[in-house]
Amino acid sequence: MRWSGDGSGERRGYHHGNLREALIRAALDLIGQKGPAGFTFADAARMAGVSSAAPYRHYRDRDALLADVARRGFELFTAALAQAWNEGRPEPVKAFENIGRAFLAFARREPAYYAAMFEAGVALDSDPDLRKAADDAFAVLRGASETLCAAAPPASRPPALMMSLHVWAMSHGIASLFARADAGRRALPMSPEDLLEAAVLVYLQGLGLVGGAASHGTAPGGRW
Amino acid sequence: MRWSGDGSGERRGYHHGNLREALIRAALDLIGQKGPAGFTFADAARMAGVSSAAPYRHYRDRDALLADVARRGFELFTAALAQAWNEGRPEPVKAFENIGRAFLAFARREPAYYAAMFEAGVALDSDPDLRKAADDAFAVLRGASETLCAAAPPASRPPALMMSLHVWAMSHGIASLFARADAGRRALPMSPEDLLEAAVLVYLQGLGLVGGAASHGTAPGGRW
DNA sequence: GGGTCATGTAAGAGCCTTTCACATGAGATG
DNA sequence: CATCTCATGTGAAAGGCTCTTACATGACCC
Repeated sequence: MRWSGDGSGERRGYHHGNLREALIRAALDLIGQKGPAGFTFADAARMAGVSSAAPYRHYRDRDALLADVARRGFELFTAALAQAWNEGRPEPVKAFENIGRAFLAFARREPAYYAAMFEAGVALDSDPDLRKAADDAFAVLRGASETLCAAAPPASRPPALMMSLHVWAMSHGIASLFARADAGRRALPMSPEDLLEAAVLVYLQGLGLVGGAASHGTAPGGRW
Repeated sequence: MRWSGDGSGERRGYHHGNLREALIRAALDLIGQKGPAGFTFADAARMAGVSSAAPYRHYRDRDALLADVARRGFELFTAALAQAWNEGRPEPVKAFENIGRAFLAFARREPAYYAAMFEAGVALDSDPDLRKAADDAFAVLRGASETLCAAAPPASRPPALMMSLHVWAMSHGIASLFARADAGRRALPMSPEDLLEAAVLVYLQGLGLVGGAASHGTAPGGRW
C-alpha cells in the first residue's frame, strides 16, 4: 500500500494510494463546514480528486463513512477524557471536573467528530466497533464516577452508574445546546465550561461528595 | 379559503384548499418515520397529493417548512411545560419535577416535533417567530426556577438563570441520548423519567432547595 | 515477465431540489 | 350574472446526489 505521502489529498496516478484516509479528512472538512446533513459523498470524492464512484470501494455507502468518522471520533474522545481524568490525579474531584472540561473542549475543538458521534443520527449498532468505541468513551466517565463514589461512606454511597449517566447527559446537553458553532441558540451569562463546572459541583454537593461551600474560585463570581 | 375538511390529506379539485396544513402533517409523519434527514419535500408533496412544485407556494424551501414545524413544536412544548408547572401548584418542588416529566413526555410523544426543534440543525434565528417560540418555552422553565430560588433565603439564593440552564441542558441531554426512538444508544438501569427526576432532586439538594433525604419514593429503589 | 485482484473510471438509472412559464378557479367587483 | 385578478397548482427541465454496473489500471506476488 503506497501512501499519498504529504498528507494532503493529492494523488499521483490512476490509483489514489490512500483514498480511505483522504475521504475521512474530506468528510471532517465538509461536516465542519456544512454540518453532517450538508456533507455529501460526491463532495468528499471531489475533494479527494477521485470519481464519485470510487468511495464505494471503501465504504458501503455514505452512512458507513459517517459511522467510521464517528468511531474514530469516539476513540479520540476516549483518549481525551482519559487524559483529563488522569486516573484521578491530582485529586479526584478536580480530575472529575477536568473530564467535564475535556468533554466540552472536544465538542468545540472537533465539531465535525462530535457531530458525527452525537448528531448525525448514526445508529451505534450499525457497527460493533462503533458501539465498542462509544462504550469505551462512556467507560472513562463511569470509572471516574466509581472512584468518586467509592470515597463516600457506604451508607450514603450513590450509584456510580447513575452518576455517570447524569454527568454524561449534562455534558452532552450543554455541549449540544450551548457549545457548538451553530450556537447563539441562547445567550449565556457564562461560558459553557463554567456552566458545566457549576452544574457538576452542585450535583456532587447534592450527592454529598464535596463539602458545603465549594470555594474553588475557578468559576467566576465566587460560589457560582 | 376552503378547508380540506375531513382532516386527511385529501384534496377536492385543482386547488388543494389547505396545503399548508397538509404539508405540516406530512412532514410530521415523515420525520417521525425516517428522521429529519430522511424527510424530503417531494415526499411531503406526494403525501398531500400535489406536484413537487406546489409546496414552494407556501414555503421558500425545505428548511422553511422544517422551521415552521419547529416553531409549532415549540408552541406546543411551551403549553405542555406550562401545564406541568401549573404555576407551582400544588407544591413548587413537585411542580418543578413535573416540568421535567413533561419535557421527556413531549420528546417521546412528539419525536417529530422534538427532532425539528432540537436535532434538525434549524437555526433559531432563521425566523424571529421561531426564536420567540423557543424563548417562550425556555421562559417557562426559567420562571419556575425563579419561583424555587425565591423561596431560598437571600444569602444562599442560587441564580435562577443558571439553574434553568442546567435543568434545560440536563433534560435535553437525557431526552436526546436516552429517550428517543433511535435509542438503545445505551442500556439504562432505569427509565429516562426516573433518571431525570433523580438528577433534578440531587441538583436541588446541592443547591439547598430541598431537604436532606429527599424521601419522595417516586423513583423506584428508595432514595435513588 | 505474467497473472490477479484491489482500486479506480465512465455512464446511467432514479431520486431530490428548485425554478419558470403556464393553467385553474375562488372571490371580488360592477 | 359576467368578468377580472391573483393565489395556488401543474409540467417540464436543469443540475446535483446516491448507488450500480461494466470496464480499466497497475501493485504486488509468484
